[in-house]
Amino acid sequence: MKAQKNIPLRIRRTKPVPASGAGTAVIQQITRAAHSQERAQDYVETIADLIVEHGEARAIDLAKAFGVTHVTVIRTVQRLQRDGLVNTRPYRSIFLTEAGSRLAVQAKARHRVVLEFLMALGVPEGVAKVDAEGIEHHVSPETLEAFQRVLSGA
Amino acid sequence: MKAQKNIPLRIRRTKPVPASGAGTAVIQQITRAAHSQERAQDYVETIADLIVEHGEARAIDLAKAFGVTHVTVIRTVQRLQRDGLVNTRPYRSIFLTEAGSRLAVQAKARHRVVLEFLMALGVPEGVAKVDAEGIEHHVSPETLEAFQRVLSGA
DNA sequence: TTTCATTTGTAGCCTTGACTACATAAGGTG
DNA sequence: CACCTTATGTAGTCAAGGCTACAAATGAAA
Ligand SMILES: [Mn+2]
Ligand SMILES: [Mn+2]
Ligand SMILES: [Mn+2]
Ligand SMILES: [Mn+2]
Repeated sequence: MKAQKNIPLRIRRTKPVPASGAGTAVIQQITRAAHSQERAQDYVETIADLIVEHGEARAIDLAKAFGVTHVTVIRTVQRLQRDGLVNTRPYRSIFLTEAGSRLAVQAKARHRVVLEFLMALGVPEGVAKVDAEGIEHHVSPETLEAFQRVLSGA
Repeated sequence: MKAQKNIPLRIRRTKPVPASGAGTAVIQQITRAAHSQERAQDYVETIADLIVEHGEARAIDLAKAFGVTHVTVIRTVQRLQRDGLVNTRPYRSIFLTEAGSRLAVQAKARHRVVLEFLMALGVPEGVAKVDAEGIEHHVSPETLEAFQRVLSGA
């Protein structure tokens, strides 16, 4: 309250915002786009894991893996199906499409590199797992390559 | 289609899912929690920058910085105010609260370390800026320290 | 002082991704 | 086969975070 006592009204600037601001919007937009694909990547990756481990991926297993209700899983899977990443029919288990498989392979490989990179830096495994789960989706090919360089000791 | 011709029905497992799945839910939940704070961090950081650069932070500047409409900014700022991070009154500019200032300082410092770390690894600046914008929110104190170790050449 | 471009605000809509409560299908067990 | 637990599906709600369209306030310039 008291901090706003004598605050002047906004000052109109005719001139455009200085150069510093140029391009920041694009960065933010790219980041938002990356965000919108996180769930898809995590889901196809987990579905692939479940198929390897149990021979099939069921909604309830995904719910347990993500810590959400089965309803959330079912609705998310419907979106993935709409987007051509999985196939599923009522009361059947969930299968990856070709596109879904490719995405899963890529996501899994990248995730592994990020995790191993963090652990190579000395980050404790538990913490590294948490950080990698979020970081993975924002690692560009260039950054991934840099991480791999470090891992291969080059 | 043809891939699902002879697909067996789901197999019921009485036994709980193997150990591999234990704990993954918690990791995902922590990551979701981190996500829910990204906007707040980016906003207070940008608001602090605008105040330094222009003496004030206006909704329209935030809209330009983030590449969204002013309506989105106004509604987001309302949430930030509800959460005690900013103060603003109708037609006035936006101010950080004490809590907002502290968060801005922390977020900015972490963001800077992440960006410099990526560039130290040889990632081109433009790419590093994009990656850092997303990665910063998923960097734990332990990982941040590891990044700083690398930067200080230790 | 009046005007008018700029800025801010409001109303209403949408998608994503979360939830609870309840309904129905599947399929193992007795 | 019938039963009953488990899994899946449906209905309805909510908040965050986007948007467009329109309305009102601000303040610089005429
Ligand atoms: Mn992953
Ligand atoms: Mn992830
Ligand atoms: Mn930031
Ligand atoms: Mn950011």
